[in-house]
Amino acid sequence: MSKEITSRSQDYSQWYNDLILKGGLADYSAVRGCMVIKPYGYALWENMRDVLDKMFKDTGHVNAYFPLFVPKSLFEAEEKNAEGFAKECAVVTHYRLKNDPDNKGKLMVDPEAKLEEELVIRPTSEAIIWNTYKGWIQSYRDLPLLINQWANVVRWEMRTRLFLRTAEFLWQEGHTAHATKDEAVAETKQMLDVYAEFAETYMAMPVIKGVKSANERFAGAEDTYCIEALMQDGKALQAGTSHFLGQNFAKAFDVKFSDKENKLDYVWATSWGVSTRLIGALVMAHSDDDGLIIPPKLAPIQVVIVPIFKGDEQKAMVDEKVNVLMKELKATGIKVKYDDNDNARPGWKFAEYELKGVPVRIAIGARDLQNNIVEVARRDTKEKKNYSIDGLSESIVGLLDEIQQSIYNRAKEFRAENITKVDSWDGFVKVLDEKPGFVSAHWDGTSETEDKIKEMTKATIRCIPLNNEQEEGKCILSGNPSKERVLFARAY
RNA sequence: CGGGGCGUAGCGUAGCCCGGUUAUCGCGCCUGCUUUGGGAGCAGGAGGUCGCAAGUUCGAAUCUUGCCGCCCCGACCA
Repeated sequence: MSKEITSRSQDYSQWYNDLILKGGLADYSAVRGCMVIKPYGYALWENMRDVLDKMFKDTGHVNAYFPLFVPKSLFEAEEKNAEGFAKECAVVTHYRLKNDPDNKGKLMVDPEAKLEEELVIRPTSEAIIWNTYKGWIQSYRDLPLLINQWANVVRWEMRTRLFLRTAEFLWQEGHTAHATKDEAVAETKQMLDVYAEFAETYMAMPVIKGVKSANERFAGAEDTYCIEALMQDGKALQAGTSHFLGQNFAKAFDVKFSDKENKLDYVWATSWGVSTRLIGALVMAHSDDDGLIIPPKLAPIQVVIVPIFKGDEQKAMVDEKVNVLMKELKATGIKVKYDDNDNARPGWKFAEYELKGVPVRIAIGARDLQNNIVEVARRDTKEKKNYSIDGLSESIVGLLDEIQQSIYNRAKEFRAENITKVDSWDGFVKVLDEKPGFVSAHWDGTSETEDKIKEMTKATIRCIPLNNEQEEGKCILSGNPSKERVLFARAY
């Protein structure tokens, strides 16, 4: 957290973009608003995906895949959902190009190849999935239906930001169908817990579980649950959502089932998702001015070994020892890379792996071999220590755990320092302007008040925390009675 | 779509206000030697539609007009 907190968000944008570009996670692309995820960034995503996928399967879910295209008539079936996403849909209208007779060597859209019905490129898949579920669900014996898909979606946002908001992004979306409301609500909350555990245990990023106000609710949902994280510039970031959809989609797509008493009823639904936005969250939660800091549990490279040598003879000696160490480290499951690339000098490599956020760096040279030690540098604190070569792998396993814990604690302390209770309008405005983070305040529960607050301060209600302490109070804006505090913040 | 900034070699830039030889500098790249414990040194070398188009001018990177693109801020949003 060496980056000084500043109200000038432009500095932060620059900082953030540099971290991603120099860290080798992603690149700008030829398509406006889209990005290229580079191999290192994709490896990070794969690690996240693998962990999440296992968590989904452990909770009884299976993967499937549904089409990218949604016929417009299906898309518009659930009105609120359609309305909510209409402004940001990419639409396919034609299926063929042809040579442009007036412009040699150029192609044009063939007007004869106009689709009878436009295809919406999914901004989310509820429509196509529920249209499919209709054919899969007849009886209570078909329930619950617990399906997840890993996919790309397109939301044609006006302004984009690497990882945090791109026109196309990768995500997973779970879509479940249940016989009872209680079961669906339980599923919604269960998946929220899965996300929270992933964020805290793997991303080392503390999150607040809560429920969204009506204004911030997913279009078409009865309730939207979320995990909210705090970034180092003091802005909040929604890191994952889990929606209780009620019977809205079942009704829109006519998905009914017979229960044990042979009564016909609409099924109850949930949907939940996290995206490559999590990578943006990771970057903004932990990095410093020297580059990324990737938590060991998700790092594509957990340990990098840099050899230091003069001449082939020394190189051979170092190689020999490193080969042994590599075997030991790999045997404990550590993802280790030996960078003996001759083209880059050690100092270059040190800086490079710091930019990439590799948690632990080991430097080993002839001098160390004589003393039976290596130099171990940890990325999070930049602390360097000599470790004995004997039992090195055990030491490193311990160190990786310590780093994981340490960056989590650091982020948690930062958050604790930046949740401020406020009981007056003046105080609210002052804290928002002068102090980063969440503001905990009373709210009268109305959308009107929330809208006014947003208009005046740009702050929104991030969530109403689950298991919130009940406390009598007065709304900071309207003065009307309130039973609990909610969390406000400016957000990404 | 509004406001601001920018576009000169692979990257980052100077020059532009006040037009004038062969377009500046750094990084990177190539060759050679020396180096290697925190982004190496020396020597030599290659690399340019100055975003695009039109205009003004004897002459345009520089002035004028139009267009395109990118970044940042706002509206939108995960």
